[in-house]
Amino acid sequence: MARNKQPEETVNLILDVSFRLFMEKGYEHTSIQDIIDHLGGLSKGAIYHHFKSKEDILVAVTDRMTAESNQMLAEIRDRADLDGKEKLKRIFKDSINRPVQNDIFTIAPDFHSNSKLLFSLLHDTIENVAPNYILPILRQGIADGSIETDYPEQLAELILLAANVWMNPMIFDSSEEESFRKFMILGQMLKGFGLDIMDSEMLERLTELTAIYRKNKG
Amino acid sequence: MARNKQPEETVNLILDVSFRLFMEKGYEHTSIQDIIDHLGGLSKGAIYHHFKSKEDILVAVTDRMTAESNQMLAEIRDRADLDGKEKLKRIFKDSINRPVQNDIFTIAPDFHSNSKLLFSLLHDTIENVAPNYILPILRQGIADGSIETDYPEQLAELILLAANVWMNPMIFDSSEEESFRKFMILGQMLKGFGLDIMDSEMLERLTELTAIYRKNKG
DNA sequence: ATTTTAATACCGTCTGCCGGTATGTATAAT
DNA sequence: ATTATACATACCGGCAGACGGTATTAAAAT
Repeated sequence: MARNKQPEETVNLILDVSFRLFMEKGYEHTSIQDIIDHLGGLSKGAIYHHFKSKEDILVAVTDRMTAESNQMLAEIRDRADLDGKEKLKRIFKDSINRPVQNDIFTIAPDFHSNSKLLFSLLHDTIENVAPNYILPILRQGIADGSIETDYPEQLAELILLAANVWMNPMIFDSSEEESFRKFMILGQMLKGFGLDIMDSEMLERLTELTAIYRKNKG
Repeated sequence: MARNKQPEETVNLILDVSFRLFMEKGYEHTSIQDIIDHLGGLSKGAIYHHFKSKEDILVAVTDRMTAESNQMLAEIRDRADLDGKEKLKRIFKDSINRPVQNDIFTIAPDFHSNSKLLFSLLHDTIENVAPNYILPILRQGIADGSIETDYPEQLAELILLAANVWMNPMIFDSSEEESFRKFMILGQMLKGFGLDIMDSEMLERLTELTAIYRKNKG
């Protein structure tokens, strides 16, 4: 294939194709050759020019996946017009309403054959999202009196684990009914920490999402 | 190697060796040849006679890992002398005190290079342990009045996720201090669900375990 | 008790694929 | 014109698994 004046386009093409294949077949079951075959003429040399290993592609793919979400988190975190508790509530609402969620759900990725991708996301949640986005908000909440806890670092982790991992229908299958119940338990848990931030609007959107995902899977 | 009259011994040998190697080097970085080299004369044919794939060995290994733990859970679940809340407390205590824990920690398995094993355990926790062991206890607790919740299935999952996964230093690195704080948050969460079952004895043992694990990790 | 039959335990080689590398070549940038 | 970059191509060692074969045991038949 002819050399591209904007090599970024080639990088993006590789990432697009890889993302799709990783989602459809799982990282481990996607070979470099598979990726090449969907690249429209590009060769192995192109891939290994832009990425140093297959794992490196995975990292880039997950980074791109989380980038948009992190952007949203940063914006809310840095707002000056909300107290800690309100920010948390906003985050829950926005996470659920992000349109990209629909796109991902449409692909209906199979995390069960994708342990590496899952683990990579899990790790990012604990090592990056919790300390850099949720923790500052909890700290603010402690300072402004809207949140009360002695161990905000750990609370941040636990909340994310429950909300982002446990409630994620891509990771753990859930019927609408089960999603609803998880939501109730999560709400109860948050209330136990003084965080009364769930409302019925969120619940509605959540069950809707679960339905979409299940339809696409079926 | 000579044919074994008790083929079970051969199977166990393969599982012993595989378990050790999976823990030391990770599943993905352990080759069939590695396993053969530690089998003391047995060959590739032997392995593929008893197991249909490398993944099949992994499943058998994890089954054996969880079998002992499940045995303990079943015994406590079926006791007639404890109410629901007391059973839960017993489970926490015993999980932490199981001597096998020390052994596993001594090997210091690296789950970071072992996403497949981790995911397999995660799945087992939600699909097997939660519904078959914790749920019946919660139900009993609801019946005898020692536990109160409308959604015991989901509560079982959430408790296990927090206690077995999040608190597991093999999965998420924790300093002694962090372990302590996780323990406090977990205790607070359980209290929020009316489950006041943590005590200082458990905390001591937990920090001890974390120290052992960290020492072995170097 | 001996032979026959069949099932099982195990051996060792071979194959195709896979991730990764080395090297070559054409084109864009300077 | 020179250099740096974007690719292409040929190749490598290692890998999981398949497979044909052999030796041992157990069961059935004689």
